[in-house]
Amino acid sequence: MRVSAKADYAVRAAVELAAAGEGEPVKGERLATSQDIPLQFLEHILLELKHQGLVRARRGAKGGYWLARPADEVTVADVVRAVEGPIANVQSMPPETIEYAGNAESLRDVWIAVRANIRSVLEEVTLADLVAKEMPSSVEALTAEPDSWAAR
Amino acid sequence: MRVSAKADYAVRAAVELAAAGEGEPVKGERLATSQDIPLQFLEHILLELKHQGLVRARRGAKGGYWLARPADEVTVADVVRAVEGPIANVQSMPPETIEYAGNAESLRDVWIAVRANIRSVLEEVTLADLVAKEMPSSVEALTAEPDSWAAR
DNA sequence: GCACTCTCGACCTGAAGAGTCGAGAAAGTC
DNA sequence: GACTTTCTCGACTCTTCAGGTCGAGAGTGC
Repeated sequence: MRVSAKADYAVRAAVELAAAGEGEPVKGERLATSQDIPLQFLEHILLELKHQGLVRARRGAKGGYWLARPADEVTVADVVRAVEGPIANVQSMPPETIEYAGNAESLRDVWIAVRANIRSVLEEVTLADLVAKEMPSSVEALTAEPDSWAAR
Repeated sequence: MRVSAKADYAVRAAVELAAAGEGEPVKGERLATSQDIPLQFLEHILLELKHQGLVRARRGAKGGYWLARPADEVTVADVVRAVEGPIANVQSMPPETIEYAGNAESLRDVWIAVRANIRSVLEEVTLADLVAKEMPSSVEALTAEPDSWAAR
């Protein structure tokens, strides 16, 4: 139930690329400094994003990275999945494949519901939303609840 | 974004205790075999649950474990928190304490929304619900969606 | 006293998370 | 064509943690 540094970095870098828009490619170093991410580590992450087809890159002078798709067609879920694989696992297995014995049978439904609820946020929010700082209304409704901000 | 073996085991053991009801204490070994959990590992988990006040225990013949509270007053969230600590962290920090720079500012709201949505499931379902195999309607609605079952 | 069962610290092993390093390959510039 | 810039990518480190095992001890009931 935790978001890794890698996933966090990946989304932040992707948002930065989204903000840069269509113009010139953005250099790795600029991404690293503007989001305060270790450069070498970030390069690995960007490479993964490239391999997953989310990002494109060019080397050399005038080189850099840019988004492969328009920012409003890339969701946070896409970015997280690109670097972390499936978004919600139990014991490294997708919840729908797990068989529980006897009394615990319904536990699977709980994990399924949790996963569905995580998806409903991450698959709704796009990089464009983040740049614009305007969340979809379903997400906005959640952050508007004061209770959501309480540590627990 | 993954549930550890420990958390999974803890919930399953707790459900088993809930199913056993008020009568005699349940032995560790019986919990281990009925839910197929390594006994020694399970004992550590039960100890943690005891330290968190969720479970009580007695040693010796006729010894065993039982729930400290009625099964309908213990939620899955309670059990998970007892063994894993806070339920949704980013880079090991609670999301509300994170400061993002510039373009990524709104990312915090996304993590907050995700956490709220996870809670809304785990804090609703009680051990009694699991034993009865009847989920609260809000959770039932989620598992009823075929899309929730799709691997992704 | 004895069998039973929880208590709990010590230990182990492998994998994963979070980086770092350094050589190389493509792209542009002069 | 040399040179610089910037991505590419495998190899390596270092620490932590997940997941589990062992064994001695301490409380309980008979």
